[in-house]
Amino acid sequence: MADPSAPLARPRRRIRAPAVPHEAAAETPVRHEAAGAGARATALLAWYDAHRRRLPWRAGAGERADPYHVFLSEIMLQQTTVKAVIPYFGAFLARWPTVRHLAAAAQEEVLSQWAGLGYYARARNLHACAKAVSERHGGAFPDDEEALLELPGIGPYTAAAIAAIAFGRKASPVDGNIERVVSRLFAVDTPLPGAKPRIKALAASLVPDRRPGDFAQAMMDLGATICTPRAPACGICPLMADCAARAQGDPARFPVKAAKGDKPTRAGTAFLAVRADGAVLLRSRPEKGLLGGMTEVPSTPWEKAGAGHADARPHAPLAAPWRPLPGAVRHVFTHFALDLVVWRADLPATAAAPAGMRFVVPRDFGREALPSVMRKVLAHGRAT
DNA sequence: TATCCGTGGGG
DNA sequence: TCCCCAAGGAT
Repeated sequence: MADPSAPLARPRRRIRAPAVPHEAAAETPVRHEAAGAGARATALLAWYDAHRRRLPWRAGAGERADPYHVFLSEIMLQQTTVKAVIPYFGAFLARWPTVRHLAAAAQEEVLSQWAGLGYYARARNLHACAKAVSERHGGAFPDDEEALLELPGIGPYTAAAIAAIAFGRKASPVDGNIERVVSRLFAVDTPLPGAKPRIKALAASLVPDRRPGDFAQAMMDLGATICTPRAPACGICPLMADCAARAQGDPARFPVKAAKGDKPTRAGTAFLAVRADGAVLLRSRPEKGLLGGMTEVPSTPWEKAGAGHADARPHAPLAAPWRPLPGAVRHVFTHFALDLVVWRADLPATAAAPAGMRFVVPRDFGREALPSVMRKVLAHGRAT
């Protein structure tokens, strides 16, 4: 595999580009009156005002966004693309218009509404947080970072984002976008994650007193649309004149990252019991851990592939004429790949579910918290 | 500090 | 196909 940090032709000691000599760079899209954080912020905010993306959770120019909307969107956007979030955000807001409505929901409802979006601990924490805000804060989100940080599911990034965007606090959220923008702006050579503290400090040094929320969103928009991971569009970047990475000639080299480990494969057998009326045997996973609290088709444990596979039969949820289906379901999680063989058994409509399990007809799948891997299993067994 | 935790899209 | 990665948090 290619090593992005291959040997360099020349040493790269503090090329911290000078950022702007005296005169303004008249060629650039925006004017740079002087070097320094203030000028960068001014340039970026001007760009933001001209190119601001319209997103469902974003307030109009000059307005302040609803804290609940900011909260809901920020949780959903953790490690998740804007495109994936938009329909979920709308559905949640339609179903639970305020944090109090969300707090009053049952966790299973929240999980099933979240199904497909991934990282399901977020959904459990979202619900827990809504309850905490309703019970401990009278239904109003606290307006400072420190108090926000106390709430479940809200970490350093999200606390700073809500404080800045919803409450106009001078906070400095640092997400993957901002990490990339800052690492390029200052040509940070230290590999991630070790460079995080330095990048956070540099990011904080850029935040202006005025419009800190817009500034944070501008930095993220810049990272999402111009200062992209590959092939950044430096030619139209409002910060081009100040960018050390661009001055070096290879901005895409940043952020430098430590080499990654390799991803193991696990394997298992899923037992798809289908009744004559179409109902499928399902159960809920334990509250914590992988796919915590989500619905699943009963299966063997998912063991590391390679070592001799144990016999699946003893793990079957009930005695039935099980037959293996051809092929397998492959699903790749963040830190391992999973190969699931599916065994199917067709049962009479009168078959009863074992303790702790339930038969669910496909019409009711929408009420189940079915993660993608289980939707694949159902589709593979044509049980949908 | 390092792991664990999903999913879908892009190159 | 494969790898990267996207508005991270909890432990």
